[in-house]
Amino acid sequence: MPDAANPAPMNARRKFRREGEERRRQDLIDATLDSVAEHGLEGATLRTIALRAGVTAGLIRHYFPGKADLLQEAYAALMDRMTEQAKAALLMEDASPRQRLAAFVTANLNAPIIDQRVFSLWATFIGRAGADPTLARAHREGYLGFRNEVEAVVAEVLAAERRKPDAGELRHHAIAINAIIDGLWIEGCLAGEMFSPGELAAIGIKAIEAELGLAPEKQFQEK
Amino acid sequence: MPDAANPAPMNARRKFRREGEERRRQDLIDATLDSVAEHGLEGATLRTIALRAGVTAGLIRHYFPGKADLLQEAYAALMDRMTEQAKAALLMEDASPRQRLAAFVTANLNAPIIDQRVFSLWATFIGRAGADPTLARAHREGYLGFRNEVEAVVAEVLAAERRKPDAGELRHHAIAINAIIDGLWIEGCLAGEMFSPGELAAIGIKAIEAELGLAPEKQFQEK
DNA sequence: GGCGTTGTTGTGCAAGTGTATAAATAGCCT
DNA sequence: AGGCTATTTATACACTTGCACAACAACGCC
Repeated sequence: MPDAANPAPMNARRKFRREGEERRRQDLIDATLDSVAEHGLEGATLRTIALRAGVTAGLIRHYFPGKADLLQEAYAALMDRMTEQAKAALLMEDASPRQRLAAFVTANLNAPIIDQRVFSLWATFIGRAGADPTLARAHREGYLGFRNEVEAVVAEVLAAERRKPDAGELRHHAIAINAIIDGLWIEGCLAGEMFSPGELAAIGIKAIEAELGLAPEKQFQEK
Repeated sequence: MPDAANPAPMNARRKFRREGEERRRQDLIDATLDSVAEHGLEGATLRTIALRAGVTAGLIRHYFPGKADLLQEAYAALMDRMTEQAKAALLMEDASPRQRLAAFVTANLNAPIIDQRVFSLWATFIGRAGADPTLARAHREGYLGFRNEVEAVVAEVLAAERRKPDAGELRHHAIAINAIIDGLWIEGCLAGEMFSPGELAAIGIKAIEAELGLAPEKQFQEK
C-alpha cells in the first residue's frame, strides 16, 4: 500500500522510532499471536507479522534468532496470560475454599478466557504438540501445573468438609474437574452464543459439586 | 536419493499402476491426514502428500481442483471416522440405558478415539474454525449431533430411574456430560501414558453418574 | 494385437518463504 | 552540537510452494 499522499521524496526511507527492547518484543509477540490466530502457524509469515507490528520483516531477526523462537515465545506468552487470569481467582484470601473453587471455575468459564481467538491459538499450537516435543513439554508442564492447583483447592474444600480422601481419590477428582473445566471451556469458545451469560459457570460449578459429593450451596439440604 | 544400483536406463520414467478412482482418492486423503498430523496444515505440502501416497505431486490436481479442496475433504473424512466409532457404542439393543451410556463413555475414552494423531488433526483443523466459516459450521453440526445423542441417552437413563427432568435440566446435563467426555478425551490424547488402561473411562463414568445423581453401580453391590 | 483413452509422470514457473547482510538513521552521551 | 552505536530499513538470495502443462505409458476395447 504505497502512501501516495505524502510530499514524496521519491526514494525516501521509511521513518521509524526506536522503541524499548521489551516493548518491541511484546509488540512482535502480540502481532505474532494475531497473525497465527488469523492465518495459522505457517500462514503467519514474518512479513505479515512485521506488517501488523508496524515494522519491517528484517527487524524480527534482530530480536529473535528465527521464526521458531518467535513462535515458541508467543506460545509461552499465551499460556502465561491464560493461566495468570485463572490463578488470580484462587488468591482471594478471605474466602472459604469452596468459594475460591467456585471463583476459579467462574473465572475460567467467562471472558476473557472464554474467547474464540484464544481458543484458535490454543488449538493451533497444541495441534503440533504431537510432532514438536518442545511444544509437548510446554503443554505438559502447563497442564500439570493447572491440575495441581485444582488438586490443592479440592483438598482444601474436602478438608473443610472434614473428609479425608486418599491420594488416589484426590487425583481422580482433580482429573475429572480439570476435564469439566476444559470441556466447558471448549464449548463456550466454539459456540459461545448458545449459552446465556454465566450459564457455563453455573453448569460447571454444579457438575463439580456433584463430583465432589457436596450438598448444593445455597441452603442446608437433607439427603 | 538416486537409485544408482539399477540397470540404469538413464532417463527411465517411473513405473506406475492405474488404481481405481475411489481407491486413489482415499489414498490421497489418508496421506493428507498423515501429513497434516505430522507437519501441520500448511506444512503438509502437495509434494509431501504425494510422496506419502506413492505418487507424484501432479496427480493430486487430477483428483482435486486445489489444495484447499483436498484439505476440506480430508477434514470431512476425519470427522466421519471419529463420530462413526463413537455412535456405534450407542446401538447395543439389549442393554439398559445406563449400560449403553457407560459403553458410550468407554468407547470415547479408549483407543482408537483416544489417539494423539487424531487429536492433533482435530486441533489443527478446529484451530482454523475461527477464520474459516465452513469449518466452523461443520464443527457446530457435529457438536450438536453429538450432544443430542448424549441428551437422548440421558433422558432414557433418568426415565429408567423414574425421574422426570424438564428440558432445561436435560440440556444442562447433556452439556456437562459432553464437557466431561471432551475434557477427558483431551487429557487422554495429550498425556495418555499418565493414565492406566481404563482409568479415564472409569473416571468419566463416575463423574457422569455423580452429575446425574445416580448411585454407584456395583462397587459395593455384591450379589 | 494394435490403438485410443486417460491416469500418471516430469518439468517449468511465478510468487512467496525464511534467512543473511549491508546501508541508513534515531536518539543518547559527552 | 556532533559523533557513536544500536535499532531499523532495505535488498539480496537460495529455496520451497501451489499450480500449469506437455509428454508418456498402462489398461480396456475393438
